[in-house]
Amino acid sequence: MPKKLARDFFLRPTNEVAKGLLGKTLTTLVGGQKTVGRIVEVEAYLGHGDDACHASRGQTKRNKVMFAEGGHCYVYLIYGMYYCVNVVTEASGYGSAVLIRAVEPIEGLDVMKIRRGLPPTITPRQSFNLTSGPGKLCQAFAIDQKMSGQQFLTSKLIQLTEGDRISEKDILQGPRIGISKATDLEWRYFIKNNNWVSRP
DNA sequence: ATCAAGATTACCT
DNA sequence: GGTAATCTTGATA
Repeated sequence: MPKKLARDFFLRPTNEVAKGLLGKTLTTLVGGQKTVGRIVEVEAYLGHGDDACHASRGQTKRNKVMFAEGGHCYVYLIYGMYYCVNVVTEASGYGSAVLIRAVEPIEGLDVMKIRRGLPPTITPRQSFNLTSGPGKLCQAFAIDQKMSGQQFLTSKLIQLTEGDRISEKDILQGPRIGISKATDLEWRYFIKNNNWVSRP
């Protein structure tokens, strides 16, 4: 059994947690179906001094969970149709989190295909399309609002466990995707040459 | 009460 | 490369 990430892992500077999450294992258990993946792309969002962060202009009903202690799960709906999943970081009150942008599917690919509306016949190469984006992976892993506010340390539905050690030289960095503010900050981290990264 | 924007994706040319 | 789909949220009146 893989070991769960400890509380202290999350109570660190957000960019450190973001890099640290690369290679770690994400698991969901929904409707008796288990899905497992390896995190290959993330973005850091800071509660202060980061205009692209949901929490940068203070606490609201939506972003409330971002102000909880590190280790909580923050899920929100974007464009009225896709969910995005975040890992809250640092001590209570920071309003910071890491967006999980892509994972490499490990277990439960048949369920993922059904949830994503892809035929069971797709090649391993085409399985790129299962989880290569924040909205896609939430669909494949059945992540939605019911998981928002849960703690990764205690949740039955969604868990973060140890995974592969990623060497510093295999981590690339660049500007975050899909935002219009604070585009100069290079807080997107991803694993070099990985097929499931949403964009190179 | 109204309104514009949004941490996206799929499908079109 | 462009754009429609789809709806909640947060800001403004």
